Amino acid sequence: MSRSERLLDLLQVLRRHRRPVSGGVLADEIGVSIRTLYRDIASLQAQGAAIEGEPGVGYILKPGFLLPPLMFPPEEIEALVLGSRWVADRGDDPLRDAARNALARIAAVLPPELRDALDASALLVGPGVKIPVDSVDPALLRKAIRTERKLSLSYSDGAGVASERLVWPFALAFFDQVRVLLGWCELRQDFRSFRTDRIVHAQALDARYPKRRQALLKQWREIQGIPHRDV
Amino acid sequence: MSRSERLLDLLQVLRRHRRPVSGGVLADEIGVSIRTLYRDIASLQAQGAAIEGEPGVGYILKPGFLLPPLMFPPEEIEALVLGSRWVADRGDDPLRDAARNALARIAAVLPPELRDALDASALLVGPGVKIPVDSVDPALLRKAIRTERKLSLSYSDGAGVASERLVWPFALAFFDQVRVLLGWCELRQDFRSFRTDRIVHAQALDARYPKRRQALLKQWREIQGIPHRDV
DNA sequence: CTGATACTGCCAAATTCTGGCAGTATCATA
DNA sequence: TATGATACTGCCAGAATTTGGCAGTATCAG
Repeated sequence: MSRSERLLDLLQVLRRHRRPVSGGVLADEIGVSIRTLYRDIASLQAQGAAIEGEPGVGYILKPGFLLPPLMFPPEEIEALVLGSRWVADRGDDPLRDAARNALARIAAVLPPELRDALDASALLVGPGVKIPVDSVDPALLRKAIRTERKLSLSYSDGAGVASERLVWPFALAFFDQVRVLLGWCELRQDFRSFRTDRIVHAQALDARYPKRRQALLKQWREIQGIPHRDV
Repeated sequence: MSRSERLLDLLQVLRRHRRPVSGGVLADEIGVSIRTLYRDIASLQAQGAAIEGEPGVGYILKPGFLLPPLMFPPEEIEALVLGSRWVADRGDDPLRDAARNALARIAAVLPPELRDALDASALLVGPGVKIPVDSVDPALLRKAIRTERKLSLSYSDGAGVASERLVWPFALAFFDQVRVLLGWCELRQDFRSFRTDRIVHAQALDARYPKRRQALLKQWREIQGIPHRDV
């Protein structure tokens, strides 16, 4: 790969990592020695890229670099369409619409041949197993998460025991067969997960919960031993 | 001026000119010989730039090379992130990278508060069942589909019976547990599906197959009784 | 203090780049 | 249909750049 291609590549790699990355990692990713990587970073900076390097930390690309990203390569279009198809197939109605609308927005800015690639994308999603219909509106759950509002839940656990709880919802996890709401349970004073098909009733309260959902998610991940990923 | 800087320059010069410019003029503007200019144009094209050159006319940069700013409602951001996370979790390495890169590109042209929404998206994808590792490179299959090239397959069916076939691949379907290549089988003169984990070996031929993959997919759908959907 | 990391200068080998030339292909137009 | 303008390609040899390794310094977090 020529140097000029590599520089654009490097920019894209930097865009992908939202947190600082060490030079060694970057060098590995683009297949070049650390010495050359330093030179490449310097080149990009000389051309105006807002790349910040801190000793002991790594590099991070600050937004607002003069050159917007290049257009999507066909594989990326395929990946976007495949993901949206999965959402459209497995998600509830509002989510399905959101996926379709998002694709339409992207299509609107694509040059014609890429728009064709989007329409003609050949990666299909097979139908999943029938997911039990939730009695609760999933959009309500998502909104509560997004706005960091407390939820009042009527929940029926695996053994059929009903309970009423106040939870701080911070994430919704999609599995092949079930969906699980993750939250901090005021009753138990601990993290709890709730299968959405076992939620009998949910009501979003006006009261916000006192922590950031990002912080809750991070803490939950640490307890579960799940490392952070950028995507 | 180094070559890599020059290429970005050339891009700007092309963006400035709204009407076709001859190679000679471009070469003058960036201070390089005509021979080198041709090479530079070729480099940019190789990196995806939509530069059109017509003999007797000149070069013109078609719109759609760079990604313009984008806006999405929060639910659509969530849908895109969720879909990309699914692809990143269930796809092979190149597909995973493509999904991440696509999101990174989108993030780069989002206004800051939406970029935060993207990072903070609370819809997670639970890990899927372990998919058997394919002995064939999935990227090769996708490329054959994209370029409508014939594939030479060594396939071992459910009963363990091996066969060699020439197929016209037109789609790749993702199920929860398996992936299936859809194609027209020259041997059987009929549509056939091939589980990717049973493909022993695949080789993409130079020969294109004589139909459009869109048409094959449509025909296949009709036979299967699957209605067409936009996403 | 220590470890991790950013960064610089130097050098010789490897690689790429460059301009020029000769030739072909294609388009617009006279 | 003939002509001029232009896009493109292959080849070549000299020029220029790039590369990786090494040695060394600086800075930051814990």
